[in-house]
Amino acid sequence: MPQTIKIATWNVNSIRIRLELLEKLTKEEAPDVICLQETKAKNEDFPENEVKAMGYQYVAYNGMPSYNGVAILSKIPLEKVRVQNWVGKDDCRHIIAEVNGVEIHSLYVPAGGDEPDPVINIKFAHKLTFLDDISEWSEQNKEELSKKKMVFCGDFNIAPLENDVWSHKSLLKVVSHTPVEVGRLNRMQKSLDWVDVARYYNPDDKLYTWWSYRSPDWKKNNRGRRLDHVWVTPNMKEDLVSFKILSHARDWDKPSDHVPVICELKI
DNA sequence: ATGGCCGCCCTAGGCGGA
Repeated sequence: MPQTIKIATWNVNSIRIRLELLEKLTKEEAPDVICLQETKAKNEDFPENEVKAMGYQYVAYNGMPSYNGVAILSKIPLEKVRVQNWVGKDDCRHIIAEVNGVEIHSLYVPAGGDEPDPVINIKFAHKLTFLDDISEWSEQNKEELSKKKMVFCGDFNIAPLENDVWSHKSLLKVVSHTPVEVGRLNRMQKSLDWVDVARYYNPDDKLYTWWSYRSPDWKKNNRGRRLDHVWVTPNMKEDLVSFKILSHARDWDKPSDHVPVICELKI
């Protein structure tokens, strides 16, 4: 009999500095599984004991000094843990594990720098090729992959829809919302017919998961973007139970600039 | 129109974030 489990995904912007808030999340929401991005800690510095003390006995992580880093924390056994690299870079952006036979992905897509031009900005070029790499792999292995149940979540660093940003017009040339990136994200989504869970439940409202640190009052201006996503394979549509964005976490003391996103599903 | 703030690392200014 399938059980309803709660999965959270959160770009913590440093696991070590955010430990207290991670604990707050675990007490408020008690997720069964937590996907983290931007842990910013090499593996020997990952606070494994602290995380286990919060009730997450099963922990998978892959980090490097200073940048990137992903993890999956779980109360349910993690199986078949593996690290995935894209565009030939070993840069700690993707970790995968199975929970009750469902494949859970924690993904951190490159931010892409300032200039939305792959010719003059190598970081933007990296972002595009990173997404293309995933799409090509998915397209080539679609038949095999379509048999699996998968949850694909993390900081995709792209707000694809007009109602995923505070101003579509103002952000058309700003990295995270440019048509060229959105095209790449759409290709990736189409490659396995991923269901965008946030929009499955709420197609119309403005939804954000990130607010800049630079805004003096994030709530007043509310200039957010929906950069963090939970996608599920179409064979999991009937398994979906709920979805929410923990916006109030942006008001926590010493917050991440991203807030946790939470999805319940039957697995 | 611009810059605003964070966190990291060979502890300090530069890099990356988005």
